Amino acid sequence: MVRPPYVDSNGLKKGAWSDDEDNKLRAYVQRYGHWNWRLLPKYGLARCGKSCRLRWVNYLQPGVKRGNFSKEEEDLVVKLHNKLGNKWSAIAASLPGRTDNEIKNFWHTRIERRRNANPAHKKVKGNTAADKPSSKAQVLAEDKPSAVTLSETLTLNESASSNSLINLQNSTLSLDTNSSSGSATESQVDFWADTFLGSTDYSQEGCFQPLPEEEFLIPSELSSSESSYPSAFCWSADDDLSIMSPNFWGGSFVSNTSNSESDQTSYISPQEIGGYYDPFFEYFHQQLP
DNA sequence: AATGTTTTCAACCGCACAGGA
DNA sequence: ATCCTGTGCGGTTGAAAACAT
Repeated sequence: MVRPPYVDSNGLKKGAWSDDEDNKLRAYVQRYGHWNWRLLPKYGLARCGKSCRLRWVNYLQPGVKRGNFSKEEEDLVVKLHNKLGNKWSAIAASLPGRTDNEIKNFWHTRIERRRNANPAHKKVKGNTAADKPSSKAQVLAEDKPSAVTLSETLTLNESASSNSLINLQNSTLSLDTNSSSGSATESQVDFWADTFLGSTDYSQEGCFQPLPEEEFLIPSELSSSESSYPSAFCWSADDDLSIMSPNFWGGSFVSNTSNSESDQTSYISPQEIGGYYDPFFEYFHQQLP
């Protein structure tokens, strides 16, 4: 159900992603984090940064849920949409594992369709969040979601509404942890903030398995300034320890990085790789099929 | 079985915003 | 203050899958 792959006028590939591209993207993100999508083309992945980000966020990211929405999730989407309007990313923040794109699709293909099919729940023009102005300028001008009664939307699913699992409190929504069908801890997880750190659970089926940490060791001969390693990078034992830290590769390069070749204390970062030897880059290519 | 129609959802596009130069 | 670049968001598209005739 996706566009067939093609190459645009800039030589960037578009359309459906291949397994090889997915592997490259996974490897890149796990190696360097996701702080600069535009560097991907340097890694043999001829995709624009936006495309890479979208693919990662909506599909490859560990923990992304796929499949049908549960009753609880559906109710939560409805409630949040009533409250927030088409703020899909904000809605997604309250549904662990669901992406804004998926929720948006879910809303348009299921909820709206069901409403339209059932005259009893037909929208009153201008009275639902879905009828809100689409442009951000208009949204800002009005600055509040239009109201819709709870009963109007919840009667979409009588059983769900009578056994509501949703708590609304100060804009923070969560699934009722006493629910027999809901997950007790799921709602407590800050999915989007917890995604790329060392604590990420990669054990789920289908998730990319990180390579063993020992594979990431800088070869000792490259730690010497006499080696072919660029003299700008004078690796120390501390550097090796830092780079082996569980959070390093999964985290960002906000600190301890520099664009400056003369910065003797800089770690390797994707910014600095162009034209230089990058053992990780070499390893990365060796591992790919 | 063949054909037409509808549904689904991954991916694209344009815009707005933030931050740095 | 202005421009540039990168990122994130929401709306839309379009082809495959599912369903109906």
